[in-house]
Amino acid sequence: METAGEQGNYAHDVLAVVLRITGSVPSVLLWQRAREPHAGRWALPGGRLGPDEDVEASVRRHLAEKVDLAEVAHVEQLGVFSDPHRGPPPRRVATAFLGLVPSDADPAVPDDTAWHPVDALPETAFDHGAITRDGVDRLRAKLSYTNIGFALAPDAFTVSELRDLYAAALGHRVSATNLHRVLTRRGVLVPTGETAPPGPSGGRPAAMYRFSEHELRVTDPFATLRPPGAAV
Amino acid sequence: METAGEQGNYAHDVLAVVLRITGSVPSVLLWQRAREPHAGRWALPGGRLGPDEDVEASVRRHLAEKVDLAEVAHVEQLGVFSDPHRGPPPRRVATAFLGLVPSDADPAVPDDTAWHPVDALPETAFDHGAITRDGVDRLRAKLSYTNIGFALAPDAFTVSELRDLYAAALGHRVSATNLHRVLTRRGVLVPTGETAPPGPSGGRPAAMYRFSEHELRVTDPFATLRPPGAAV
DNA sequence: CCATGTTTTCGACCACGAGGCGAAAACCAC
DNA sequence: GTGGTTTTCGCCTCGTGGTCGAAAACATGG
Repeated sequence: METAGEQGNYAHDVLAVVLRITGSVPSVLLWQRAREPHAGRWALPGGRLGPDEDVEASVRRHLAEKVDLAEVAHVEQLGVFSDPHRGPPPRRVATAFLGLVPSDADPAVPDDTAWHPVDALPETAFDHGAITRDGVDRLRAKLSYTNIGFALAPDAFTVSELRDLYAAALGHRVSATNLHRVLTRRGVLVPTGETAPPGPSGGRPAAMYRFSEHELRVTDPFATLRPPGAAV
Repeated sequence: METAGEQGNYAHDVLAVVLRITGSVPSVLLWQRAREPHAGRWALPGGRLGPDEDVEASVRRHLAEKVDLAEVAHVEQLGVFSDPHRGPPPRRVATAFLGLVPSDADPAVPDDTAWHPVDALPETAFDHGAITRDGVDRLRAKLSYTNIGFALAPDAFTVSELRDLYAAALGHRVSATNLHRVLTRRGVLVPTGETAPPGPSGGRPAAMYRFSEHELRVTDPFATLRPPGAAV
């Protein structure tokens, strides 16, 4: 009853919600299907899980066919989508990932592939629209209590630029004062010493910053109910 | 290249890390394998994903073979485990879930199944030890910023009893004063009006409480970087 | 019945993180 | 220099949570 290639085996796909913010607009990377099913609709990058890779390696491999992997600054698992009717037969199970590309990167993409603002998605294939919304929600939540902004921002940036990135991703205005204070107090933001020249209308030159780490880190004190005597 | 039953299809399993706290000790539900591979080792409940169910329905179905599903107060997805060498061939991909059973429930279990303290796991099958640790970590994290305690506690309880549950799950002492204030201020704890009789050595009778909701809810203000003018 | 011990509950205090606001700093253009 | 612009920083307030100790409400023993 455990022989391969029999009832109870399913194709396993990996999918990536790759997000990027340009000009205060968050966009997702989609490609347009040429063949049925759902020809003409837009789908998330991804593909079949291979025999010698885990799902994360697989999603990176498939992603490399659409964008330069070096431009994807962060990848994390979103979850499994397994509704038996999420697509036409034969049944497919998919593991979805979230990928983030810094705003200054502009990777070349194939002809069938393009960035689409997440607030104005085209007609999407299968359940890829819902998966995209899950990815956006995940990003929004993690901006608050992790340093995940490193994956959206250029290597060096001003507080105002970072404020615009956060505001676009969160969907509401963000105070530069507060953002600067919160992130520096957490130690995730460090000044480079450089300053950016002011715009054409003048203004004080902005100090440049960079993220102290480029690995995801959770802000500890988001955990309330700490052990006694914990030095916060 | 998309024909069924071919290279690229894998058996998909669902697994459940079912946790329960009794006598200040968190335990996980495991069953002892009778057959190879890994005969004699202890495994998480679960089984094959069926053709007409999604992974959550599947894990509930398989769980029903080990415990009374009515006793499982909460189920959520943990993630996908897909290392090609996580078990002997043929390859299997698994979606893991976290399940929680209230401390006053004592569901009947089959002969091959038993609760094991998570701090003293027996020899586990495949990667089930690591998955169990992931489940425990998830519970610990969510205790802080959600009302997930509803799934660990009896329907009505005193603050001291709840304190002991939290302390056991978190692995450190918890102040009853603080726990009471935090949870009531969040509105997740409401008094029933009843009081529990004091113990044999006397003491003020404790007020009984219950969780206001039995659905998972995230505590809003754990999200820092709020929108401007947000009434917290 | 009163003194003592035990457990729960509640208020007071403090520290800290974060939002709001306005002043000061540092630039441009005229 | 003067006015306009943008950034930065200090100060204030508020809410949350940790700590502590007193008060409440019971039991037991003399």
